[in-house]
Amino acid sequence: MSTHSSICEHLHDAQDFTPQEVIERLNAAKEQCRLNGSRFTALRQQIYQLILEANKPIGAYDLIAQLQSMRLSDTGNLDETQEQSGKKQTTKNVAPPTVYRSLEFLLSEGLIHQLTSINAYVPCCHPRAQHTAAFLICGQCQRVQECSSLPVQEIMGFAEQDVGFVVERSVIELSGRCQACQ
Amino acid sequence: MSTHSSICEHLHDAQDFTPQEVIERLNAAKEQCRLNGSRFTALRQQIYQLILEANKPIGAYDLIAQLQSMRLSDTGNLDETQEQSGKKQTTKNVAPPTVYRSLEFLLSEGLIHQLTSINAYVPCCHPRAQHTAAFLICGQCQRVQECSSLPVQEIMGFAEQDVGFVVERSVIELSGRCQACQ
DNA sequence: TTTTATTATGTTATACTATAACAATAAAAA
DNA sequence: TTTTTATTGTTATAGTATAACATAATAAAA
Repeated sequence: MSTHSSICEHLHDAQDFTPQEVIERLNAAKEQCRLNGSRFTALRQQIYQLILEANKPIGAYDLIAQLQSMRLSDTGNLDETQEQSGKKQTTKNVAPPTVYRSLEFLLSEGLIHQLTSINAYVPCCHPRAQHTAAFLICGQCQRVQECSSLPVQEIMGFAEQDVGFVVERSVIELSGRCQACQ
Repeated sequence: MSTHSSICEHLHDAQDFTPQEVIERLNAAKEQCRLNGSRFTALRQQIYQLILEANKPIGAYDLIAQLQSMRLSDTGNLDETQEQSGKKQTTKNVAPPTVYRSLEFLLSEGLIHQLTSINAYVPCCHPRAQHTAAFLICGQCQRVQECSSLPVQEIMGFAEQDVGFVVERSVIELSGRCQACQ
């Protein structure tokens, strides 16, 4: 057996938020931003909500598509071009920078994590603190577990103490099959 | 102090091979491929050599550019178009799949590692065994250290034993400043 | 050896991910 | 209000990677 049984409290699913929990997260994020003087704009909130509700890692271009369709269905506010040509286009397209900038903001606030190895994003399990974490990514059910405890600290400690390497950014992502999927 | 002092023997620079060492690596690779029945073709050897000689992580499109110029200077075998137009083009361009397929081969042979977080490739320090490893990537001097010892095993052990997660692929990359660059 | 099958490479096109640069807008500060 | 700052929109493009099919080279079988 392993010596890490006690740290399972630091292991969390990065999805399956209930509607109620989503609301709580959004409110907590709003409050956090208010406290540190940053602006939790409508766009940022929308994107954070999409990530919370995705229940799996979601990519930037998926977010773009979803935002797009939200804006379409929102008002039915289509321009002349559409009426004339019949094409499903509005005057307001969502371009990549729009989403990437909000992602950057959410990352800087510690509200989400980036999964570099699969180019996708998940909510942070402990938005209160900005921490390094490891991620277990199941290729079957798409679920992600976030682990911010011992094993990660050990690797960081090894780098900093044994090698004298100052870590600025860490990417620790293990892909495979979760217990439920075996 | 840390408890990992003894594992510095498992920490290696992923670069600074002397010309002699490059030759040795190439020969070892050739022998390894011969033994397991795979083909160490001229293209694969060229690409492996470029990675060995790069002395820093090298990207796929850098490899393409270098291969391109190698083929240009090789024979001076330019086609009519160039003579007529004066453009520096040959009939043989190096397209991405050419390089990506060889990279895939070298990865499968365990001869190189992919650094997912920076989209680049480095030689493997211990080509004899296919292993998971962590990488310390210095943003200043571009040097990469490969670590295949305790801390990595602990994280893997945690995933597999405590969480029941079967790891198929691992990305463990720490970016920052190496000791020499502080 | 010649034929056949397999593997590797060439080639074209395109998908996917991300950012630069500048314009317009909205919010906060003076 | 005016000025300043921060955010978002917009266009264009850079950077990374793969699909699909054609050709060539090597290995295996006849």
